[in-house]
Amino acid sequence: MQVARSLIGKFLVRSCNGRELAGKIVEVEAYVGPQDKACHASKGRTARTDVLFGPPGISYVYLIYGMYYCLNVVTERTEFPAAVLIRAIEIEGELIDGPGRLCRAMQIDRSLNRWNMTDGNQLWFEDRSVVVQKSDVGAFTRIGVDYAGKWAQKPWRFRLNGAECKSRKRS
DNA sequence: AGATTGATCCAT
DNA sequence: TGGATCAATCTG
Repeated sequence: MQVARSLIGKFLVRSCNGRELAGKIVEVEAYVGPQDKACHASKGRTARTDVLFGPPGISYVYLIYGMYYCLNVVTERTEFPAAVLIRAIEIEGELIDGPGRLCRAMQIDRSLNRWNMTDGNQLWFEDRSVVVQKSDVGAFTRIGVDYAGKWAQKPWRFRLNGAECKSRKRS
C-alpha cells in the first residue's frame, strides 16, 4: 500500500539481449492480504499464488485472459500475501498504459515469474530521484475486480496526475 | 458490444 | 477430466 504509492515516479528497468529499457512508473495497484478478495492469494495458497507468500522484492508474472501478462512485485513479509501490480509506465515520453501492453513493450513473460528484482539482473527498480509530491498522486478504485465485493471499492490504485488515462474507463 | 485465448482451479 | 473464471486488449 505505502509501497505502491512510493513506487509512483520510480523507474522500472528491463535489460534484454543487449539493450536496456527504462520507464517511469505512472500507475500501480495494491493487492493486500488474504482478506482482500481481489488479491489472487485470497483463495488460498496454490502453486500459482505461492510466490505471494514468499519474501518481498520478488516478481509475480502471470498470464491473464490467455493473451496478456501482468507484472506484480511482492511487497510484504513472508507468509503475508501482498503485491503491487504495475499498470502503466512512461518510456522515453511515451505512455504505455495497461499492464498487458506494458509487459509486451518490455518483453516480460512467464520466464520472469518469481524473479528476484533486487539484484539488478534483467529486471529491477531504480530510484532516479524524480520528485513526486503527494498532491501529484491520485487514489482510485481498482480495475477489473468488480467480483471482489466491498474490496472492489478500495482506493488502492494510484496514478500520477497529468498522465491521461487511455486504458479502460473510469478514473 | 463481442471475440479472443489459455493457465489455473475446483467440482465431478 | 471438464467447465468456469479471469488484475486485458483489440476491433467494429
